[in-house]
Amino acid sequence: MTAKRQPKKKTRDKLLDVAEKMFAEHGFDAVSVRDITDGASVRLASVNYHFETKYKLFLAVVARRATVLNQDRKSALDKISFADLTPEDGVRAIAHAFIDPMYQRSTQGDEGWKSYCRLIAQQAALRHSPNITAEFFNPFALELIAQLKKILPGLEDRQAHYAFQYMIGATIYLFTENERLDSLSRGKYSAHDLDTLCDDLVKFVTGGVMGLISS
Amino acid sequence: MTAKRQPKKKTRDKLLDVAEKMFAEHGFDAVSVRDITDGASVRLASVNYHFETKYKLFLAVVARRATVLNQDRKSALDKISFADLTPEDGVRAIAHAFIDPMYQRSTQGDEGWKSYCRLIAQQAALRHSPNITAEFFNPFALELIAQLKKILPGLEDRQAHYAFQYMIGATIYLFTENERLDSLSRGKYSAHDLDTLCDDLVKFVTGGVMGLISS
DNA sequence: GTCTATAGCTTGATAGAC
DNA sequence: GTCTATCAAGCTATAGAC
Repeated sequence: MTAKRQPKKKTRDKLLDVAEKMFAEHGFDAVSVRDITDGASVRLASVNYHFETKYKLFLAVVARRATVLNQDRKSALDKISFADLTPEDGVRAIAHAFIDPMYQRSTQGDEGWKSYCRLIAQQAALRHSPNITAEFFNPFALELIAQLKKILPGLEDRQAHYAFQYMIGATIYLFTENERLDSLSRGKYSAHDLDTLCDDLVKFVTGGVMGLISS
Repeated sequence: MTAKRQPKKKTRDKLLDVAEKMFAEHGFDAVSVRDITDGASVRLASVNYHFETKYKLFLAVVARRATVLNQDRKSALDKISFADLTPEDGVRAIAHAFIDPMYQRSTQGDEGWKSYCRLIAQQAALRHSPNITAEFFNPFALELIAQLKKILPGLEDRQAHYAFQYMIGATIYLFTENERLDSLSRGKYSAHDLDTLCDDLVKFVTGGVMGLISS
């Protein structure tokens, strides 16, 4: 066996790539299996052969990059030496650990990463059904909440959980990159300027968490 | 003419009510016209008779309560006497003007309002297509941004626009009332506790906006 | 693992009687 | 304004040859 075989990766991965992009752009229900197979220039039956059902293809798309993103976040969180930081700077470091991996992958990873970030952002805002984000991302979330409580003893358990919800909301809304900011500012600013948006988002989240304990 | 005629409101309004609920719960694409007409106990053809197309029914649902919500927010914003407030309390008042109307209607209005809030929350997080929230809600948004800049001269125009995005994101995520908080806390806290969630959200948003200027 | 062909069902929308 | 009946198109999924 000389490393991996090349040929057997083609169709399956093309399906994952195209599905990722289309689901992110239009949502699960608005995309048909035909849309995906046509976009990938493969036959209709290949989806059922490789993934059994359309929904399991969707799950495979979500799972594919979830591990990587979680590792990014986990290692960013583990790198923080809280002993050297003020509480506020600790919160800032936590905000970075949550936001930066998504930002880095979205802007500097391959094009699929941008779609993926859009996809999980949209998924997180859904009420149910294919809302599988929890299983993939809860473990890291719990660590983050625990660290928040540790460096901010004045923060109640309930507020630490709430803080994380506000953080999710503010963050994922950015990564949908919808056109609201563009239309509001008549093109002066753009939802695609993730660099400055994420910079200020860290400030916003940090100030927000600190604002929870001051009163 | 003795006031309004009663009988002619029935089918059309039943359709609006059921569509509102179903669209909010499952999204536009996951709900069929048949689902709606069955739920409303009316005939399939009535949707096309009253609204022409499924999509125009959706638009009618969104439009129905948009005016009321906007008036709530506008009058809340106009009531603030900024001269008497510190900058931070001014920001807090603005956050209240944005959040409270949705909160009040969602928790104290008729049941349709809860669905409506869920619906526009989900819509706001979509990338495009039926993302018509902008036309309905941009006018108020621009007023809010203008007031932010007025009471915080240190806040750049760009940051005022960004602040509003963070505010939207954090807020609408709450109003989807998805089960993430429930699963994270193993049922200890719930996404349906909008009262405490919105209380702390105002603190978070206020602190977040102040955090943008301090650095 | 790929491809054709198709089954079986659901979709949005309409025509036309009442 | 309501109702029945139906159309044409789209859908997911599968059977079976290669």
